[in-house]
Amino acid sequence: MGRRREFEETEVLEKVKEAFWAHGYEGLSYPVLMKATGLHKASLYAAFGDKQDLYIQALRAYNQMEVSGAVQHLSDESDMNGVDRIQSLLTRVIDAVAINNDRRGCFLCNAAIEQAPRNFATQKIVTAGLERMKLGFLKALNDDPMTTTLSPNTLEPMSSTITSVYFGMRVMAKSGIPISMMKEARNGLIDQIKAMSEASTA
Amino acid sequence: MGRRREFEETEVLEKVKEAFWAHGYEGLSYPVLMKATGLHKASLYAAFGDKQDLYIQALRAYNQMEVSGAVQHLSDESDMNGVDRIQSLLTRVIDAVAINNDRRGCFLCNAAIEQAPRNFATQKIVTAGLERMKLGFLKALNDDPMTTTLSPNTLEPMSSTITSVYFGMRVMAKSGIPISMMKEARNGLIDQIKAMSEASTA
DNA sequence: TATATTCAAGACCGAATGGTCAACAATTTC
DNA sequence: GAAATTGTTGACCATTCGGTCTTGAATATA
Repeated sequence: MGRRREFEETEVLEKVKEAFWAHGYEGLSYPVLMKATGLHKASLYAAFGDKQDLYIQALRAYNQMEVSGAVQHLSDESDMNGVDRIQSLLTRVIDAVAINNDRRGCFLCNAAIEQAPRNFATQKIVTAGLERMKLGFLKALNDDPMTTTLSPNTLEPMSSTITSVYFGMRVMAKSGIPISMMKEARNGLIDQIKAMSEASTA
Repeated sequence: MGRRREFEETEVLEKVKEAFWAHGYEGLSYPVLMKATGLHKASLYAAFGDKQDLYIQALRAYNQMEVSGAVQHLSDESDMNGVDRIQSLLTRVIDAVAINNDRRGCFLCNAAIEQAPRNFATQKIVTAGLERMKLGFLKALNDDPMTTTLSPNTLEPMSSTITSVYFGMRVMAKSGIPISMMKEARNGLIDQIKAMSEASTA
């Protein structure tokens, strides 16, 4: 039945994801995209559709890889307590900048600002990702012996606040702010969570 | 000495600011920009330089208008206590979406993601704006009788955390997330601040 | 091996991009 | 009022954009 593809869709999509993540939607042109994937744009078009389609699929790949990874980290009870998992996730974000000088930030967050307001499919993926992150934080809080005693009326807003801090730190990462401020944001949040649980036990 | 300008620089820059704020850097083309300002692009070029220069000046205008406004709100001791000022600032952000359906977010935040990584002048303005916001929050905390008793070692990280929540909420605003999550993020933060001060007095 | 079918990619497309320029209009100064 | 100087703007520029198409290579099936 004719010639076979010389590439694997998932592998290429991975590279596309990296490219959009680093350059944004409008910032990524086909010449760059072709170099990143090693494919001709006509091949990309045949396999994935137009640039918008490609972006959506890349964002979905990010959602499945990175966001799921973060949520999984927050849910993994084997090593750390819930709050410690939250802390270590934020530390990951800081280290991405501090150690690897990775200022790509969060693809979801970038998409929220660049594309969500003018593309409904993007908006849906982004809001779903945000929601998943929040549920991840909530799960971590529910798991931790320190915070599990707090009422749902407390934990629910708390998980939203943590989500907000998380995305705020992702913005900071791109802004070029000193690392110290990101560390402060993390430490302040953790202290506040601890204060909340102490206040309830008192 | 020849003909005079038919426009006021500051007025035009105001309109340019609105346009970049709403459309982003790459998303704003000269045709749109000309319509928004009522000026020909050659006139814009003569008065402000190229598109990059124009963007920088628009961002500076935002910094002077909006960011200063927010900082001033945080510093104004006449009506509310510091923490209440923080709360009302966050409420403003929520209302911009909830009431006016304003999903432009924060120009500073948009610039952080769109332009800061690839334009040093932008990066400087953005980081300076973030820093100013943080100092505004810190001032509000220092003013409030409830939180002023906390040590600087507590208030410093706390103000960074608040800044992070603030920018996180700005991302949420653009993402199209339900308003309820933004309100939760605000309420959770305020509760946490209160818990911190209660914990210290105990 | 012949044929059908799919893939790959250079060449090409119209449209839009940011930026420039030349001609004209408006006002100042002398 | 004349001359000099500046602002305005339609026309123009090369470049790049996303997207398409045609040609030839590759490989399946028969």
